[in-house]
Amino acid sequence: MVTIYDISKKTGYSPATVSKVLNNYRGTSKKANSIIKKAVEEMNYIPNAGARSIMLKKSHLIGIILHVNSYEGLLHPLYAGIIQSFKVAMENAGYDIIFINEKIGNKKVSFYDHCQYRAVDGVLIIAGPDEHIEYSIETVISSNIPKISVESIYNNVTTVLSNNHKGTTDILEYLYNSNHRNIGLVYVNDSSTATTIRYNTYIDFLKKHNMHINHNNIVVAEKYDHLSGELACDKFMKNGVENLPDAIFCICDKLAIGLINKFSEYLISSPEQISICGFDDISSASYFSLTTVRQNKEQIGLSASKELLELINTDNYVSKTIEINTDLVIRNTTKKRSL
Amino acid sequence: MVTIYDISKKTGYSPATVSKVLNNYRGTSKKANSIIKKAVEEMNYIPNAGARSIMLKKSHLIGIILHVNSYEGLLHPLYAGIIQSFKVAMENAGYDIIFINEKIGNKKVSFYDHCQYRAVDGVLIIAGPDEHIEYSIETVISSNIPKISVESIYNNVTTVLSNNHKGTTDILEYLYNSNHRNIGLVYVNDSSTATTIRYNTYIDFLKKHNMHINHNNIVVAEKYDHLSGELACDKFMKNGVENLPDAIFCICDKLAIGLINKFSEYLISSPEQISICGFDDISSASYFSLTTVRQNKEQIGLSASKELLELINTDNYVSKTIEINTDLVIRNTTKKRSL
DNA sequence: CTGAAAGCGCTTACAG
DNA sequence: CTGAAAGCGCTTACAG
Repeated sequence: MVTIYDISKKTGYSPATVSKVLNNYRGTSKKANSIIKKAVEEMNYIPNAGARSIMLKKSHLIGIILHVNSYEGLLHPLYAGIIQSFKVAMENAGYDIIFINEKIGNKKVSFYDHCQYRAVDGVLIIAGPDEHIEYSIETVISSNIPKISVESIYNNVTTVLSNNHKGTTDILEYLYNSNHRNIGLVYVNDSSTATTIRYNTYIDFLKKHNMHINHNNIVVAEKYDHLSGELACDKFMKNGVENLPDAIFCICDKLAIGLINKFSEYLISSPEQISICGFDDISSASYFSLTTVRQNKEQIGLSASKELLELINTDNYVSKTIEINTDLVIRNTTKKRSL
Repeated sequence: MVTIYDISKKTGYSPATVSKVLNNYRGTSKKANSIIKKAVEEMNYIPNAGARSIMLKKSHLIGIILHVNSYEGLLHPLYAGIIQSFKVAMENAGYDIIFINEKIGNKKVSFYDHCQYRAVDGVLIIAGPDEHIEYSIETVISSNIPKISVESIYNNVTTVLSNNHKGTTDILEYLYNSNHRNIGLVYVNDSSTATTIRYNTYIDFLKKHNMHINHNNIVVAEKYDHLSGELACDKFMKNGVENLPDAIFCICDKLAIGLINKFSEYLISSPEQISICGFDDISSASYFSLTTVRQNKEQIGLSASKELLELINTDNYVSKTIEINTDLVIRNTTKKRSL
């Protein structure tokens, strides 16, 4: 390993001067500059991040807490997209991404402790609907580590998430304007911010348009997955084919796709007999030609990175909630009905 | 920040003794042990990874090089799965995952330099078909950093990948046994290991069974995506409906799904008129009921982590190529034909 | 403009 | 069993 001392020895300049040149400080001669830089090049000197981190009290490390026990981690289509764009943006700003977990060596610790251990300059928190209330997350939330949350809202922490209210209103309005008057819902009964807003928006929308809130048409799914969508279908079918709604809004695309697939087994096809739509616009949605609401993953990640950088670099940052606009994506699982 | 000196001051023991207790070295009294551990608990002392890394010449950091310019990074359905299982396994072994990129601060460097900078103990290389030959990757390959590759084969580097030959043979044999005698192919013409093997296996299979190699039925797709699958369909259609093969094997699921979708626009449905199958078993594949070959992502990630740990921890590790078995997944886009 | 010295938080021979 | 001292690779007042 080539160190600053090797450069010092080779050039005859002191480690202090070498350090100054490496960091482009002023107060070094042109001669020293060129000699040292040449030696750095020749010997392929690379600084040691650990040593630098100790002195500078700055690691150039950004932690990601991906706390989604019940889910597929990086396979989560939304979170993966958010992380990807967040990662690229932070790397462009000169930071490296490290995953924060609950271990140091083989000792179980809190997320906060792990952040301390790695001396991260900031952290992105992605916690699932059930995990976001956990103690280990709380240790980070209540700490003074610069932090941004995505999807889940915490006090005094900037959160970036989709504008769920507008997104839901948009698609319900589209259904309404396509002359659907009996709109069902498939949702998951958890405490997640997104789902709660979407659910409330649905209820409010029906009330606002004087539509009957038919609890047979509001189905609770177990999870945010394909299978739960299929099971939701069975629940609708129990009410009898003649009592099916003319449209069903699903809280996420996977539920919608499961629902459509299962309905087709009953020879009920979408959009002919029933309009079905989702939320998210995962990649499969386009293959299915699913009408849905696109969450702008790239935008969310980008915004989160922007806020985190600002939080790190400014003194009087005020936390806020940032809602990213969604896009209504009309495809072929919904259609206009005659009144 | 609580340091070892704070513990020293509080307990009256020297930093050296504190360090020994923290690291569970023998040669410390029971009394010192309990007093120091109590203080550590009370003051919530957390070691500093950077400082430790300098002394120990061990960072407990594993780098991931995800070099897939042309692709979606973490949104890649295969790579995301591999990374996820690799990550979990490495974390269980006490390592943290950091992404390696080509920047230090705002200076462009090679992947190797970045590995040096972060002093990673090992690295996982995931390079796309075109990127795997790049200089920046080469700097890592030819270095003495412990490294494992996934999917792409390099000299003297352990590579973990699916048994593409067997996987391809399995599905072609299944098609053959289902009485298909005119089997087409959609592939991508790049230098990737996986694609090359699948292509060669296809050609060999046809020869072995004395099937005519009809170049009209071998279609080159632009990319590994849905759109390219749709375009491939158009190429088949140019030969005339009467000249369509009775089955088409696609080199990946996305191509297969695009193909099926486009065929259905021509009112040619799968499996009725034509059997279509893919490779990978991405999550959408099950929604589509696509017949395919499952790549065991979890297994690949797990195996890669096991090898990397062994490489790090043993002196005479010999690099090898590890092929992970695939599973034939028969669903409903293929069917048995009468001869 | 340059460098000796002290220090960041840690570990490791070594002496006692 | 314990601790003073040196050292890891780096940076930062400070003196000249």
